[in-house]
Amino acid sequence: MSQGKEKILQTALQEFAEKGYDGARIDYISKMAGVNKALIYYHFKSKEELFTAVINDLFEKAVSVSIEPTGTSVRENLIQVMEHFIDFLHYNPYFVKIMDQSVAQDRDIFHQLHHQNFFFETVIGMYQLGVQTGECRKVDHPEDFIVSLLGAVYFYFSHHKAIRKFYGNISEEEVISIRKKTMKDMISRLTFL
Amino acid sequence: MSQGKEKILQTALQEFAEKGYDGARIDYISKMAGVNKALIYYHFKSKEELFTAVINDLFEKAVSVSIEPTGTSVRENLIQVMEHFIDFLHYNPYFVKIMDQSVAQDRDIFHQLHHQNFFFETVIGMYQLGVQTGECRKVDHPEDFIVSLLGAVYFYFSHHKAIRKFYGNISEEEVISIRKKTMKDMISRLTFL
DNA sequence: AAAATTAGACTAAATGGTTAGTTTAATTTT
DNA sequence: AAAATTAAACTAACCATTTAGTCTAATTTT
Repeated sequence: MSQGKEKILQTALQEFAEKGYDGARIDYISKMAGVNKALIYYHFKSKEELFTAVINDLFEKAVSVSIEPTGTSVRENLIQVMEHFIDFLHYNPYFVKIMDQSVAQDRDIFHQLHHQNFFFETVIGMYQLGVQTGECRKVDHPEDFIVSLLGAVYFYFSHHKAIRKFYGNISEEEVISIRKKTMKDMISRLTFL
Repeated sequence: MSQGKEKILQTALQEFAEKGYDGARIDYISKMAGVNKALIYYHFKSKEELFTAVINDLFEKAVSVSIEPTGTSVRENLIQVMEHFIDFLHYNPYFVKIMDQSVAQDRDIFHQLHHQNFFFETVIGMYQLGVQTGECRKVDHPEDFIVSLLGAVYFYFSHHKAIRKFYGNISEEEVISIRKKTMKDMISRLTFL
């Protein structure tokens, strides 16, 4: 990939994440990327196509953060997945922002949905396995249980600006560590028989 | 309030919720509201002011859903608050959408933040009271615990479109009832000593 | 090896549609 | 009478997209 194209994608990710599709400006992207506006249209045939390219690029990287837990029990695996999820959201703020923008505006990002579904289904399946083996407490609606847990993780990141103040003046790393501990604790308590 | 103004606010809420600030079109609002565009500028001096008015209007209604729990224990009160929160989000989909749009785009809605903070602080305080009276389990970071619970509630609504499929072909009322049960269960298990 | 050609990366400037916001004068509602 | 509302034309700015061309390094032809 040419240097210009790479820079464009990188800058466009930022712009789309911060301003949303409608708020994003091609002019601004070209200026920030230090390339001519026409170069964007040389590489991508429209704003929409640029957006799609940005998303695909982003999810390609996201997929590489695989969910192959290595624990010796379902409970441990669930905890591991949540911790990975927390780390991923922590290190990829643009991911969260793009997701928020897309969700808010019903933009269907086929790729996103595909991977998203896979992720949800995997985690739900993981828990159901634990119930089958008798390791985890049986719940009436595993899907609702997992949605709740994932929501508990996600919310902090998506509403970061509004929520952060409640944690006081500590470093972000400390908050992340607290978040992990809380989630671990919750999962333990909620899955034991 | 004049009938036209009311209709404008109502229609603008929909438009802003669905399209976001940048995506929303004044022409479209006037057309949908069945009023002349000039009337919008007669009542509001700019798009920005219209948006602010919409938000204020929305939060005024939101506040009226007070959080004055009537249970006989902190645990019961927490459960009640969460159930009210679930109902509120269920019956006010535009609220969720506007919040999502605003969060995604760092639009500072002073009023929103004010009420939001109050809500968070109230619930956190509620739990801390339970710890003090020895009724609830002591946790290292009550704020993180409450954020997790609120996130668990909120997520379903904000990501409704992506998540709903995992619940199968049941009515929305049934899902809401399942959600309430799951949250009640979670709160019970997590707060007991 | 020199000359001709190509292909890809890139640019400056124009085009044209869209959209927030205005204006004015008239009409209707309270 | 005052407040609310309409109609329709207008403008100024913004912004996605196009056009027509340059530059450069590699490849092919002579």
